[in-house]
Amino acid sequence: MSPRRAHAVRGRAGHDPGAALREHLIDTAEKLLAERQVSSITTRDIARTAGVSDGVLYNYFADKHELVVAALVRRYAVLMVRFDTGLPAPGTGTVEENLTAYAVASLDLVAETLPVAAGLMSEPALLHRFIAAIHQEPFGPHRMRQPIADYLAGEKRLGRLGDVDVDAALALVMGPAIMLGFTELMSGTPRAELTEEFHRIVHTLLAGLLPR
Amino acid sequence: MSPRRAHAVRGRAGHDPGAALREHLIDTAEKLLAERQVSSITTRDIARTAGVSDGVLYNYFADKHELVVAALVRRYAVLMVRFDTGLPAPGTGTVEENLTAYAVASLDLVAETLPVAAGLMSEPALLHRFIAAIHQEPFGPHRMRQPIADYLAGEKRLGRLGDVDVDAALALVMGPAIMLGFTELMSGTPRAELTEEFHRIVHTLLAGLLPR
Amino acid sequence: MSPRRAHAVRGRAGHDPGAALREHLIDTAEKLLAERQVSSITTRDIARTAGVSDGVLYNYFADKHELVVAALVRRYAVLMVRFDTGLPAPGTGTVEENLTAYAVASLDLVAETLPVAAGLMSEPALLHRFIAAIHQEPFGPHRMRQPIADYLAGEKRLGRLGDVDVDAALALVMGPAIMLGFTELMSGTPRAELTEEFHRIVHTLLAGLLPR
Amino acid sequence: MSPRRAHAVRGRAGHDPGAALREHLIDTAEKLLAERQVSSITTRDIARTAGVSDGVLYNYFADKHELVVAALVRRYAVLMVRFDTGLPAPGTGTVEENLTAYAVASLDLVAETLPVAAGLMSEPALLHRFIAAIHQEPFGPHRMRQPIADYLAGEKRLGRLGDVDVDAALALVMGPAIMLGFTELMSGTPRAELTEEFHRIVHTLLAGLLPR
DNA sequence: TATGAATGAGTCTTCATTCAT
DNA sequence: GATGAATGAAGACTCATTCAT
Repeated sequence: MSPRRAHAVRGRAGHDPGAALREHLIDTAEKLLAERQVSSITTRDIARTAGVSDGVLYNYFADKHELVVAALVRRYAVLMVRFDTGLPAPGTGTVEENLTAYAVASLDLVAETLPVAAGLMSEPALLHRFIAAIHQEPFGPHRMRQPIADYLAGEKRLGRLGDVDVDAALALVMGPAIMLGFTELMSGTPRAELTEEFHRIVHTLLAGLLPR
Repeated sequence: MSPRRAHAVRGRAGHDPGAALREHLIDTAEKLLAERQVSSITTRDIARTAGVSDGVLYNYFADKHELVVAALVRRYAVLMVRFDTGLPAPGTGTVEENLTAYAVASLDLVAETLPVAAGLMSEPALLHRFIAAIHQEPFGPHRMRQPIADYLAGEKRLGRLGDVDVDAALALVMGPAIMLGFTELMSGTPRAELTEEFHRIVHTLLAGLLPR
Repeated sequence: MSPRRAHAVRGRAGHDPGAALREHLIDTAEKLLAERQVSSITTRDIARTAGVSDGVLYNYFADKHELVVAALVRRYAVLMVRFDTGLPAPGTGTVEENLTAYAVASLDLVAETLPVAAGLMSEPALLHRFIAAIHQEPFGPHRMRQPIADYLAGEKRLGRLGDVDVDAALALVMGPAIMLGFTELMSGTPRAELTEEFHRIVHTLLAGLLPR
Repeated sequence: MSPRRAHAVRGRAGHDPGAALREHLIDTAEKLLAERQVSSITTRDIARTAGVSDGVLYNYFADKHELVVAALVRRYAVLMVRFDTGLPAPGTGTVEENLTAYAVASLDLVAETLPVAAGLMSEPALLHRFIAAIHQEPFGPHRMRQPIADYLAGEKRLGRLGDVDVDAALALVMGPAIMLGFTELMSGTPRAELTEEFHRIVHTLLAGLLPR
């Protein structure tokens, strides 16, 4: 009655057997994405790694890009959830510690996001499809900004921050994280050292550059 | 009887005729690099644009990567020179205007650098070679940091800035520039709007986030 | 100085060595066209048969279709020249013998043209390109009609034919040839038998169907 | 308990339930054949259009060709029936009008048959199977000739035609129809224009080409 | 040394056919 | 018998690299 299932997903749990391989393919692509550059991943790689035949992917996706974008979106979603998990709320601890935590979380995110984002830029067609896909989902690029913006606004309301421009402050917290993410990526600076640096950056930001 | 010179470099001055073609190839690759993604540039594109034959490049470079890296290095050097040309010296104008100028210059640099850097990241082999090459030359990545660091140290000495951690301050100036450079690239925000934003960012940075 | 030549065309005469392989490829494609259906010919077949590598064809033709069209055009040109070679002139021999000769020549042409034309119809894209190509060359589809039309007009002027509608008469000579060409193709009727049939057809046509 | 029937043929009358699906598949293939080139029709197209699963066809046919040939035969049969419906009988109207009617009917037939025939020629294996199949059925290619031959013989008996060779006359009526069918197909000449041409052709044929 | 044609591995994609359910 | 997902052998085309001239 039902058609056979691919070897690779035999015994895999799931009420919707039809979608099992689809998921398996996305999982596989996502895994490869974590290991190497988008542009270096071939449909054959995905099939081989997934343990299925070359052609199956076209049973679930219109073309290679569609599969890759699905994997990209999933990866992005996972990272987003991880990003704002465990971030401190306004009014707790000290502002300095908290902002450092936000910056470190941003760095983590950037470190994992950047290689993929970079790879994406080399493939305009893929990039456009990804952006379109991500705007449909409930997480656009502001998904990443919102938690920090909310935190900053909260502390401002509580009086633990001055009457600052929240957008500007946000750029001052995330900007350095992106910059150091780049540094880490290109030169291999160890993470611990970077975290240390964030303390000094946040400290400097809070006090401002002007002489007292 | 000296060996034949390629059409494209006939009449080109230079004591070492062989090197003339080498330079010409690098120039050409650099030009193409400014126009499109690294990954989309073929050896044939370079040869055709340079007006030489497909095969010559292998007389001067071990492979395509070596030529591309040479072009990348040159491009990087040019951008670096442009970057610190016309930047304000410590003690002139106002600190706020000056830092905004530094941030805008960083943005310009980032805007031109990022696409190439992104393309580079898609090709790990290329990236590694580029990093190795750039560390040999007199300009490492600190080539970009030095002018800002110098400016900040200068103003500090003059007392127009507080007793700040220069490295941290530097990250707070360049970080947002990199971040907005990304934004511009991915979403196409107009430059004017971004410049305006820098004013608010620098203003916020100077005053600090803490309540007075 | 000159680049190497493909193994397959070594020692082949020709002042323009660059075009040698191009010609060789067209020749090969033409040969294959004579043996089997257009649609069954792959780029690999052509390369293998030509004794060259898979990719060369793209050094001379934009794509597979361009090569196939070139072969088609050449084949068509050859057949056209053969067609009107040795056809009788108005006023010579008898009209009946002459028209039979024209009809037989048409049959020959049709027999060699039809399979290709049929194959072409299955590939609209190819067909359009072929038609476009053939209209540029000095032989459109009327290349085939003109000799017969001229002959008919000539005999009419000489008074050996009545005051007939030349276009209609032309259809009455070529139409049966096409029809019998079809028959031959689909059922394998021997040529000799068909030739015999033409005599009866032409005789009938000259006399007309009406009772005297 | 009888085996399950495909969704698409539920409720379809028929004593042999198994054969119902077989018929349904042939019908579907026939419909697709009327719409596009044989070579462009995939087994999936047929299955989807038929509303059944991809694999069933192999329960009723050895392979795709067998199904297609069955559809081809059926289509051929339908066209044959339509062809000799409404054709004038000997002795009615005028011979000229009648022969024009026969020629126009032939043209219609050719116009619908030719694309399929052409497609068939591109696939020799298919063609051979089709010819074999059609010779088994009560309609060989003479199915198409018979009505015209009968008409001509009838008029001849009535004295409205001379003592002509019926086979030859037949070729002179059908030949031009085939030729113009080709023309229509390849160059898109409007049907009306062609019909007009048939009048002239038949007129010329009746009178003969010789001077009176 | 310069030329540029030749090479051929590798890319994405299609589709007839099989077969576990 | 019916299902439809899985299979895998093609197919057209690209491009870094080689090498006879």
